[in-house]
Amino acid sequence: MLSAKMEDYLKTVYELQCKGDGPVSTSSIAETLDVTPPTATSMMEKLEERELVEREKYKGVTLTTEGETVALEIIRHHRLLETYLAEQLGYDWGEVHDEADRLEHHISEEFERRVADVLDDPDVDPHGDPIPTESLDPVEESAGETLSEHVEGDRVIVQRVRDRDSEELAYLEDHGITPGTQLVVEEVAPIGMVTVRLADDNTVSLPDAIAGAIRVDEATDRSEADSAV
Amino acid sequence: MLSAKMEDYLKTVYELQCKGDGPVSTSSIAETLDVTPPTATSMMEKLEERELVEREKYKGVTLTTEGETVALEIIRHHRLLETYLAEQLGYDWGEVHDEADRLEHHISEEFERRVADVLDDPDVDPHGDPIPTESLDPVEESAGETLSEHVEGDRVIVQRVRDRDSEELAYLEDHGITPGTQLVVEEVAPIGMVTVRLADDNTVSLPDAIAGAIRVDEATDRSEADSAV
DNA sequence: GCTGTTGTTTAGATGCGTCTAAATCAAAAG
DNA sequence: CTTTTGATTTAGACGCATCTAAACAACAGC
Repeated sequence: MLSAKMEDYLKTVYELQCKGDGPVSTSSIAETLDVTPPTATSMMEKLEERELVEREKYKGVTLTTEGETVALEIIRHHRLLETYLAEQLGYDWGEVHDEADRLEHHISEEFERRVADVLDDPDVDPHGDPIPTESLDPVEESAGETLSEHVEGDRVIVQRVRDRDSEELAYLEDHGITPGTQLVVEEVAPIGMVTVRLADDNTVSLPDAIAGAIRVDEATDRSEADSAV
Repeated sequence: MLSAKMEDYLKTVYELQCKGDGPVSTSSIAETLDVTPPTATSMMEKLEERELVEREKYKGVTLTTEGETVALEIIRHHRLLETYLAEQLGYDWGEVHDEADRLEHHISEEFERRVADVLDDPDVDPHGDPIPTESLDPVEESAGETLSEHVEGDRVIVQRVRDRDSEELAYLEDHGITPGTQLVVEEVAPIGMVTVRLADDNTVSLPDAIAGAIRVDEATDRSEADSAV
């Protein structure tokens, strides 16, 4: 049996692996999970013994197929839970993450199945992140470009908001920026800030750190439909 | 912060304390939680340090007020979860216990509140066990007599079924015995078995171990109403 | 091609929850 | 009142997840 901690490490390796390319460094894992590097090293040794990661000393780790499956299982739990909490229990957008982060390790297959049933097998969670299917096929995590890569005048639709901070998410929601929102890039300021205009003509300014967490697709020229909030 | 294990021990002490009277023995705790007696002893020492139990060496432990509050909090979580799983996620009667036993340690106050809201603050869980209120006032756990204390001809209404085994519970549900069911005691056999007759005139025989887990109230003479299943 | 910096791993310690084996207490039986 | 029996506690160990301090590898700069 796998401990909740092991699951956490596997999930983290998966996420870091999706972001960068090549093996995942000890320090990035340690930083993400808020532990010291030696702690991460020793956990990676354990996961290597169980053949959930491959490790090259002083280089980093990569998930094995089996390790990836475990990670996807946890991510499926996480995203299903987030969706359930938001849709069925009235949680706000920003509140779902922490609750899901704890519960994801403790629900049964039965629970997973029933939640997926009630939600009618959703494809994405409230942040717009794709939910792995029951068969746990790899999911492509990095579709689209981030908002901060765009230039003035670009017309885009928010796809995903990859942020965990619940205050920041609450702010975005308050200002009408959620998956599905249509935006026009108004200004890209040289001080590390992007200003966007919404369908209701209000503008919102976002520091690069936030804009970089917002993934968007280019909007089709016509600005009809699909700007639901 | 209290670990999930500590919460489990406190819940167990509470439940054993409700059953018997006087201090709770080390061995009864160990047996309930399926650990060895030394393990239970050492945990009781830790809980004593935290002033959650009072301990008299070689005698046993009693919950302090604070310990009881923690236990009631966990029991509230457990029974709310059981109710939620049954009512909102379509779990069968017998399936809810194990799931709730894991989740009870990992839900937030927020989650508890929202679940209670959705369920409209229920008084009892699917087994008929009372759910502690949000203010965690002690709850009287042992109302009514057990079915096995009754004699032939007694007319009773099932109040609570204090059993954890999911197969046994499924059997009872199949045969129409759930909280609220009205029964007539048909026969009390000297081999440790009780036979009861249901509203639909079917009879069911139950060994004493099961009958002793079924708590009942005497039915009012008229056999109308209240026999809903 | 050495050297110094940066990041990684080893070594050794801690607290938790658990175990087995041995010692000790308490209460029942003689 | 002593002895026996059964439960309880002490002693000592282990695996997990974590830490700090120290040793070590890799690579970039000179």
